[in-house]
Amino acid sequence: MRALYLTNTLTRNKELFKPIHEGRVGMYVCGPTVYGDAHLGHARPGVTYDVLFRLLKYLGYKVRYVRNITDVGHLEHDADEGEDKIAKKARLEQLEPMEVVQYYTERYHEAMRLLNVESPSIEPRASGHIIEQIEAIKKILAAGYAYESNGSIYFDVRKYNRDHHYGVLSGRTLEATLEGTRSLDGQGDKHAPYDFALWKKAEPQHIMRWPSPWGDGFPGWHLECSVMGAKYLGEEFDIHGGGMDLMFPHHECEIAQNVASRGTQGVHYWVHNNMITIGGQKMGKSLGNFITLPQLFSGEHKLLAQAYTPMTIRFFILQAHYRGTLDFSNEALQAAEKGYKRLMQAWRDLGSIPEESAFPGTFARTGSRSDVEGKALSSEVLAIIDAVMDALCDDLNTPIAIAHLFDAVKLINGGKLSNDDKAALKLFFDDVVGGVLGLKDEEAGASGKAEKALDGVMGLVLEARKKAREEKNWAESDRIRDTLASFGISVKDTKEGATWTLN
RNA sequence: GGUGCUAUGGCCGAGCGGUUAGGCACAGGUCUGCAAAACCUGCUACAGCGGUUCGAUUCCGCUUGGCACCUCCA
Repeated sequence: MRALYLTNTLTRNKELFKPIHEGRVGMYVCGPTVYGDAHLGHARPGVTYDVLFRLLKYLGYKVRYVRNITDVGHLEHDADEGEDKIAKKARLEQLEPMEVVQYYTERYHEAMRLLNVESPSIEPRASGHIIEQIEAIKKILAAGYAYESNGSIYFDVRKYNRDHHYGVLSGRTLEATLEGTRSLDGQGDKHAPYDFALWKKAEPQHIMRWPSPWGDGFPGWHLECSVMGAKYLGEEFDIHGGGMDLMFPHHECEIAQNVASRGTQGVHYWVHNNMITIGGQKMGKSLGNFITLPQLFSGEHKLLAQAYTPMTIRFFILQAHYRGTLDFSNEALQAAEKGYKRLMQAWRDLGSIPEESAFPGTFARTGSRSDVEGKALSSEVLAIIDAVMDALCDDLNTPIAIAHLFDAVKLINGGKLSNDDKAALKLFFDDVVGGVLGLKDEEAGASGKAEKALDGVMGLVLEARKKAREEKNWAESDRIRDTLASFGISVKDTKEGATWTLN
């Protein structure tokens, strides 16, 4: 099995990945809070951890990937009455909270589906794990790291920090945290400003509420991930991913809760993706500078020069390393669109290789080349395959992997590859471009009824044009081409004959 | 104020102590009835100032700028 390296936020180092159980990986990623449409920023973790999920599977691991849906809502800073985001939105739109949740969950799923993000193995909801969360609170109380105050339960950070280090992940000290904590907070029932809620008492007007030993209320927003991660992956598991903005306090609190309730930090590798920026600034709800995914796909936003396809977005994200910020601009998206199309065209051109050249299995996943023995592959092709795999296994370096894939594109377009080389690249593209990077050819041929019909019609049209060209009737030939172009079909004349694509 | 990250050619974006990243754009050429595509060629940058070194864009320090988190946020 190829060695995989991941940057572990816990140590700030690139580490060799070693799963707890040989051959198996447990991975948890913080999913969306479903009170609004997913925006471009949400696509980043969606795609990043999808690639990690796919890569792990490709390398031969059995992976259980858990990505939660936050449907209980987070405490809202400016809502003194403790109303949470989902409830507030519900009130606003005169809907039941779960109606809002249902609506946006489906919208989220649809956006992920379009981005070709695979479904996680388990997608648990916070609202379905209230009982488990209450049990966890009981344990933390029993361990003495929490206190009850006016019907709410808070985590006692100071006490915890005496026995453990609150700040292992974010690299903070309690003093630093204290200095930074805004004093204008309505501290309310908390003993200290840095304490965080495990259970929050529901005021009468609060419509999302559950019974508990401490009265009606709802769980604090850090608890769900601690609880659901442990429930489905065990008290210790391999990988926990999420956005960098969640590192503190969310993930820090998770660790504290894990240690307080079960004596272990629980997570071996913390992986954090960076933000997508717009004009150098983080794209986010609070700044109101975000573009939702449906808007990107339709082009309906004042900042968008055009619509961008889901695969353009995916390619755009993959062209940057996940730990760096990625800046949005129409120019960058347009460049990504062109690059993506060129890569797809080369992949498509590989499609017509002879069947007998097919290779067995997924040969690139192993460190050795045993699977390709007996085939005379050129050193260039072998070098590319190795370089792409090395890049992917080096902390998911997708931009480098793509750079090497473009080397392959050059070879493919050069037209000098042997059949074995082509067959190897075809399999490799299927496995890695399609399987791991999760790119799919949006123009790829006839699948539906309408497409099949169009394919047939285009065959007739191009035949007529071919005849005109043979008669050197350029006027007719160009008329056909221009007419097709006017409704979005481009025709290209190649040595093998004319091809067409939908724009 | 605290903590951390970052500064790359027209744009996006990798990387490394000494060698062409890649994509897009641009210019010239080949091919083609034309166009498109493809191919070839050109465009060679690493904020500023010091230091370490035979040699730094890459390491260290300072300066300046940018960003993130510290409050819900992917």
